[in-house]
Amino acid sequence: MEEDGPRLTTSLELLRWIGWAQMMAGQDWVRERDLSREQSFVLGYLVQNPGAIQRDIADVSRTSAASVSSLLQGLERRGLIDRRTEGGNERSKRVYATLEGAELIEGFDAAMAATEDAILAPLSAEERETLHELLLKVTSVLPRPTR
Amino acid sequence: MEEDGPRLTTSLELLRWIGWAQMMAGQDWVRERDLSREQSFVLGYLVQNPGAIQRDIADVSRTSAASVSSLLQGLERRGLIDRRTEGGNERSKRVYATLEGAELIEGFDAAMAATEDAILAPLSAEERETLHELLLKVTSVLPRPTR
DNA sequence: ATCTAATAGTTAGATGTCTAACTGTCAACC
DNA sequence: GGTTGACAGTTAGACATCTAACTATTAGAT
Repeated sequence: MEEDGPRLTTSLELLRWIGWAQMMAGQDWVRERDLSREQSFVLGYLVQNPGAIQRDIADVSRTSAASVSSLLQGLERRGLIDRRTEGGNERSKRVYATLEGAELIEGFDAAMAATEDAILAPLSAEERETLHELLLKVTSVLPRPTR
Repeated sequence: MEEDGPRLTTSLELLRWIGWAQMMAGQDWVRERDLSREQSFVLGYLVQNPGAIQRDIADVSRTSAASVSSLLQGLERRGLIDRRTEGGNERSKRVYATLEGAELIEGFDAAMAATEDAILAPLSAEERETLHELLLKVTSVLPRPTR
């Protein structure tokens, strides 16, 4: 049931394939809400980390403070976030998702879970278990995602 | 070695995690070449599919003909692609990556393969084989990526 | 206390991407 | 062969993002 020659499709490609399917599904989801990928990432991060300062947001989104500033202006204009200085520190701004912002992004994780459940549909329970263990091994040495 | 309760980290999340790591690695790579994600996708597609018309490019990139038009203008200005009408059809334009464009995107697949090899490092040969079979099952029912 | 360097954030201008409205070309049908 | 509708692509204008240069605040050194 196996071959010795080079594979026609490597695991690497299959992983990218799955990632691609997830990415495309996510893209549809955020576009329906008039959010860019970056905006939805930041909004989700703010729900998980209320009161984060812009510097941190820039770090976890792997971008610059200037880009975060512009991005937050867009979200603030739509009333999806609040910014205020707190605790006597005048140069840091604490950023919060508003109720409206939190509700807008709310279904994101659920939508992704549904997508991924559909993706795993061809596997039996035992196979899913095996896959899970292998993935755990792989991710154990991977830098953690920031949300 | 197993639990019955809900998982702390689902396979779904692990898959997304791996996809995230790949995406971030790709992001670094394209940014070093002053390409956007969309541009690098299209440029890579053109290397694989020389002479594609803009309508097809729009379809596979899941965007509009207008966006493709703008995007190609940017690539053309940098001399990374050529556009010309061929075969007596005046309304379709055949698009080709130039030598320079092909060279710019050339290392992309290799860079991704290197990243993903690093990702799979924690697995033994047998484990990789098992993972590969499971991933094949999963992807067998997934819409194929367009490059 | 004052100077300096690091830090947090903003603004200006360039480029990229998107939507809506447009031009030009082809094909089908009478 | 002329009209109509579908099709391929572009343009204009709005918004998002990025880089570089900037302002303002804080912390540390002396």
